[in-house]
This record gives sequence, structure tokens and C-alpha cells, in this order.
Amino acid sequence: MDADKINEVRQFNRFYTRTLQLTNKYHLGTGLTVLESRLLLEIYENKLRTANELVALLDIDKGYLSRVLKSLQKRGYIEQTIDDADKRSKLLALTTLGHNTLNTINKRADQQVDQLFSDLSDQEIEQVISAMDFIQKKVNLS
Amino acid sequence: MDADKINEVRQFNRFYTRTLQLTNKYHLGTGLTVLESRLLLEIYENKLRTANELVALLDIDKGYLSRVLKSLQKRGYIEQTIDDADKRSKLLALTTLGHNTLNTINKRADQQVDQLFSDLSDQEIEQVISAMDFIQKKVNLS
DNA sequence: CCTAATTAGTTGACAAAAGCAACTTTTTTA
DNA sequence: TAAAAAAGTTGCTTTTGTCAACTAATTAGG
Repeated sequence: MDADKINEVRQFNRFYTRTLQLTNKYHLGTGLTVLESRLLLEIYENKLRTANELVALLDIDKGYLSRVLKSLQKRGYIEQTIDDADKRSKLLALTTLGHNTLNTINKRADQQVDQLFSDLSDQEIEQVISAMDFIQKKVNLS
Repeated sequence: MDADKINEVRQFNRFYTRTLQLTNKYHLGTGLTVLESRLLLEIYENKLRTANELVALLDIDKGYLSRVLKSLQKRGYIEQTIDDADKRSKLLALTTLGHNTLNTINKRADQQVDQLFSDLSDQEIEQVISAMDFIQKKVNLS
């Protein structure tokens, strides 16, 4: 990559990360923090089944995670049931409330995306999408 | 946009936000938190001159910001001088250390981007960049 | 088998980050 | 020129996150 191109990508990367929220206030109008909604997402969409898997993926303290999960359970977003195959483990699953909340979060994130794309032509959208595809494939490989 | 396309973009958006760090550990190997490095960036690259402007942009508590800025000053990253035109305000500026640190952060972020793109063909890179360009223009307008 | 090491998760104690409200000083408004 | 507003600070509290010691269940090695 030549210097000009590097610079464009750098600008984009800074731009993208700058649009994200910095502090941990409630996320997209739901009663969840950024971490909590990420946990719901990983449990449901990425099929992570135990606290241990979440710790490995997200690189957070297991003691802290234990408490966050307990709080999510108390507030009715998830269920934790002891795994009969390994009684040290607890299997994680979303409740109906958890599902609904995750759906709300996704819907709102999608609205943001819609707005982002609302003025592009079909051809431009096509190009953006295939570009995103490249990046995503590359990162998933490494 | 039809449903399939929306879905692809949604996936990308979730993917991108998921690659970002969730907790506030030291950022890219420097002695700064994510918020602190963002502050340096906004002061220098976006030319924000007062705490008040930072509060408006980032939507953070002004009391908390006041303390973070004091800490950045104490550690030698910024200077705060009283604005003679309005003695309630303090003008913010990076010190040499602040500049150097911001450069380091940018350099490391760029290395990550380099790696991200290292396996793409020239044509692919071209496409990704123009895609990013579209998005960025769109968002800057809205 | 059966003890030692490992693993999944919990808990206590603490530190750092963030939020809220009351306050001071300066500037603006009416 | 007094009252209201604005910029920033400070005290107090809550939330978030870290670290290390702990329990209970499982696995590995002799």
C-alpha cells in the first residue's frame, strides 16, 4: 500500500472508532451496559455456552464476569443451569426478556446503519458491502 | 436496500464493534486509557480548545472530565492556561510528551490496519478504500 | 483406584472509573 | 447593576474492574 492509501484507511479507522461511545452508559436506550449487551449477543448469536468461554473470548476477569452474569440473571435477562455433564459448569441461555432486549438493540443498531446508507446509490451500496466482506474475511482468518 | 444487503451490513457493523476493546485497559501499549487518548486526539487533531467543548462532543460528565484533565496535566501530557478573553475558561494544548504519545498511538493503530490489509490485492484495497470513503462522507454530512 | 493437579466458578477486599449535585468565579442578560 | 447563565472544581457516592484466595467438581498419574 502506498502512503496516500494508508492515510485514507487510517482516517477511516479513526473515524469509525470515534463514533463509538466511550463510557459505559446504558446502551442504545436499553437497560444494559455495553458489556452486558455484548454478553447477550455472544451467548445467543455466537452460541457461547459457559462463563469460561466468555472469559476466553472477551479477555475479562472471571470474578467480575461471575458477578455481571449473576446480575443479568437477577434482572431476568439470562438463565444459568448447572451442566449435568460437568457439574462445575453452568450453561447460559437468554430468557424471553433477554431475547427481546437483544432484538431491540439490534433493531436500533440497524436503524443507524440504514441511515448511514440511505443516500447511497445501489451500485455504491454494492461496493461498500463487498469491501466490508473483504475486511471481515481477512480478520476472521487471522 | 433489500433485506439481504441490510443483513450483510448489519453483520459487518456488529463485527467491527466486536473487535474493539470493551474494558478500559491501557490503550495500545501507552500509559493512557481509551478516554485519555481520545481526549488528546480531539484536542490536537480536532482542535477542541476547552473542557466545555469536550463535554459537548463526548457527552461525559464535566466533573469527571475536570479530574481527568487535571491528571493528564499532572502527568505531563497537556497544558491548561487560563483564557484571557474569558477567565472562566482554560485553553487546552498538548505538550511535547502529549504529541509524542499521540503519534505512538496513531502509529500502532496504523500497524493494525496494515496487517488487516496485507493479504488483499491492489484492486481489492482500492475497492475497500472507496467504500470507506462513501461511508465517511455520508456520516460527515449528517 | 486414590491422591495430586487442574478446571469452573464464587467471594472478599480493594482500586479505578464515572456520575451527581452543590459550589466558586466570571460573564452575559435584562 | 442585580439576576441568570456559563465554565470549571470539589465532595460524595455508585458502578466498574482487578487481584488473590477459596470451594467444588473433574482429570491425570502412579
